[in-house]
Order: sequence, then C-alpha cells, then structure tokens
Amino acid sequence: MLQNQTIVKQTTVPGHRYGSAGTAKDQSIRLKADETIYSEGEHALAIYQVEAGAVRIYRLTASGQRYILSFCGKGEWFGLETGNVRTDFAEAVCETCIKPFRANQVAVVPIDLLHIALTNLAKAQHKQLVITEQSALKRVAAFVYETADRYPGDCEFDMMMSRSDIADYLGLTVETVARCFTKLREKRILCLNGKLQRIVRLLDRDALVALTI
Amino acid sequence: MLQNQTIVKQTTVPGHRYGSAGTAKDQSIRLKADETIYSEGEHALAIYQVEAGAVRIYRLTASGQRYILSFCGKGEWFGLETGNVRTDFAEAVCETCIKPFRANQVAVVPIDLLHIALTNLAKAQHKQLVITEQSALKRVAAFVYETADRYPGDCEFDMMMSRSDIADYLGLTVETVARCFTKLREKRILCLNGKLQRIVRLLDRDALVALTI
DNA sequence: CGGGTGCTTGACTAGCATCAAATGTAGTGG
DNA sequence: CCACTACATTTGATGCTAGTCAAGCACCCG
Repeated sequence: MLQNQTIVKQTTVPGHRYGSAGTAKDQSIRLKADETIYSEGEHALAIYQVEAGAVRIYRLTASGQRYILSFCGKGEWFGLETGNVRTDFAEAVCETCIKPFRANQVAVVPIDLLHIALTNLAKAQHKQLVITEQSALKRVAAFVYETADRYPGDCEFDMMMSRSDIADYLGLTVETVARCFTKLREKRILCLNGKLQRIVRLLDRDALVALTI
Repeated sequence: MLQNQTIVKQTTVPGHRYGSAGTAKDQSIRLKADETIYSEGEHALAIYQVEAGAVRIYRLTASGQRYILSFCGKGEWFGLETGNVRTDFAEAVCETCIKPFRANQVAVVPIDLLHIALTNLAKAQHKQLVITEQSALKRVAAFVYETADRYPGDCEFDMMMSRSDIADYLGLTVETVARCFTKLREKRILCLNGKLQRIVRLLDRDALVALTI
C-alpha cells in the first residue's frame, strides 16, 4: 500500500528525476513550474525541504476557490501533517528543487520535527495577522517584504509567483493586487522588471516596512 | 533565573490558587475573567491545557490593535512557542481552569508535543481560510459553528466571548458582528439569550453549516 | 498574422468601517 | 425608590475600499 502510493505520487510528478545517478532513492527532485508534488487525499509519506525555487501549499473549497496557505522558499519545510492523509496540495511555483525525507528515514536522519512544526505554526500565525490587518496595500506590502526577506542583502529579486498566486495567498483579487503594485510604484517604493513584471527592485525599504506595520 | 521568572508570571496571575491543597505545584490554576496567564516578552516556562472555560491568545500591533489568534476551549493546549520567549498574550475569557506543564515535567509526563504543535498548526491554517473567505456573515457563522463544536450534542451553549472578542478574532468590527448575529436571528438559524446575548440556541444547524462552506 | 496568456486600467457596485445614537441592564448613592 | 453612571449590545446613516465586469496592452508562439 505504501509503495503503491509512492508510485501514484510519482506519476503526478512526471518530470522529476532522482539525483544524478537516477537510481538512488530520496535524492533531490527537480520540478518544472506548476508540477504537483502531492494532492489532497493522498497518503502522507514524506516531508520535504526546498533546495531551490518555491512551493505553494493550497486548498480548494467546495466552490473551487483556491486558497494558498503558504509559500515555501529555500530551506523551508513542508508536508508535515497531523494525520497520514494530505489535507492540501503542494505544487512548484517555478523551476524548483526539493528533497524528500520519508517517514522511515526521519527516524534515522536527525530531523527536529517539532521545530519544523513550530516554525510553520509561527508562520501561519503571522499570516493570520497580515490577512486580518485588512487594507489591500498593506497586505501586498507585507507579501513583498516577506519575499524580500528570502533574499537578504539583495535589493532586486524575482518573486516568481503570478499575480493570481499572490491574490489567492492574500485573499484579494488579481485586479486589486495589480493596483497595489501600481501604487507601490507610484510611491517610489519599488519598481518592477521582467516581461511578467515579477522582478522587484526595492527603492525604499523603510517605506515598505512602514506600510507593513 | 527560571524560578525568578516563575514568580514574575505568578504575580501577573494574582487571583490563582494552586489546587485544593494550596501547596502542590503544577496543579490546576483557577482564573477569573480577563486574568492574564502570560504576556509577550516573558520567558516561556510551561505549556497549558484548558480544563474548563476558555482562553484567548492574542497579539498587539504597534498601533495598539488587538488580534486574537485563537480561542482555546476544554482539552485544548496552548503556550507552545518556537523560542523560549512569549510572542503573544494569554488571558482567561471567563472563569477558567487550566493545568500547567512545566518544561522539566514535559519530559516526565508523556505529552506528545509534536501532536499538540501539529493540531495547533491545523487550527491556524483552518482559521486562515475562514478569514480569507471574506463575507462577514460567513465568518461569524464559522465562528458559531466552531464554538458549537465544543458542545457536541447541545443545541444551547454559552459563547462566553464578548462581541469585541469575536470582532478581534474574525477581523471585523463590533458593529458588524452585532449585525451578523441579527441576520442569523432573522434567518431563524439561532436565537440569543442571556443578559449579554452570549447564549446561543441553535435552531437550524444545517443552515449554519451551509453558510460556512 | 491570429490567438492565447498574464498584467494593467477604468467604471460601477456591494459590503464593511466609521461615526453617532439608542436600548437594556447592573450598580451606586441620595 | 429613583436619579445617575457605566458598560455591552444594537441600530441607523454615510463614505470608502475592494470586488466585479469590461476592455486594452504586451508578449509569445504556432
């Protein structure tokens, strides 16, 4: 049953290759943009650490609305569940590299599951504040700031997420997110580059921080 | 240092008594309404389980705005932190009884910290969805449903929280919360009793559930 | 060139916040 | 017993914010 599920999961990740040898297990997995890592209802067999790129964790409501619970960047962990069944979906946002740790390996490899759970809890609680602290502009500012935190020292970075990803993450619409980015540009807090306007250059970090408070 | 901090914490809970004997340590603590259990910045020395009543966990923004992260009812755990410093406040909502488990005891008493952390993570994620799924009426309905879940089988129960507690929990204003309760009454989904209108009698559980989806 | 996708902008509307006031209840002091 | 204050809740009127619907632009690819 466990092996069977593993195969099912692998078929949902058609493009991945195991490491360089192609035979070793639990090596890094390479994913193309929007590839599925796991889906709701599947058996939870492993937890994952992001090595490069970004992952979105989301749920679908009965009406088909998507809610992105969190984005995971380099070094962050995801896939830890209360039960042994997935309650959400995980997908690569862009070209991404992740490393799986299967349940039986977790006992061997010294992973502090409690620490991972508590870190994710702290992230979830912080996001509650960001969402509740209404004002679309503040939410988008908080998102940009959070993303910038993953590139310490850099004033230019690629957000990687689409406007619709950001909207589903912040509980806004695509149009509102676009308008907020326009406002941030008008305020000379940042400018956007790249064909999809996803590359941010921070012009006034202090003003950005001021917005997130 | 640890003992010193314990004293500091106890002074912030002036009205509590230790168990029936009055001398044994880590017995149940009785709290009056709005008594503080711990505050932001204190050292985290214990986790707690609610035995009766309810506890609110909240944060304050720089502007003094209060955001209630969660309510903890009977049997639920709170006070587990990533570091050893409190990042939030915990207060009794009403007359409440809690049982502390101090750090050194946790190793002795068989407490599954990981399970507690994961349960709280699941709660926090679920709340993200409730808040993001805008519509004030749906949020209030979800809150009532969540509270009703703590009294399985009962169709009448005391919410205990004030309208302003509920507002700070759901990211709404007191007025909007009151209007939503009025709508739920007009729809014959519930009626409110008690001098503070905090006692709910569920008339149409199905209609309530339908609203939360 | 045409069609597809993702981002942006504009016009209009619905829903919640805000400000203000009324109601109900309890407690206090004359 | 009644006037007065204090507090929690409710209701009403108004304005602003973000959602909705619609259109336009830039880029890519067949």
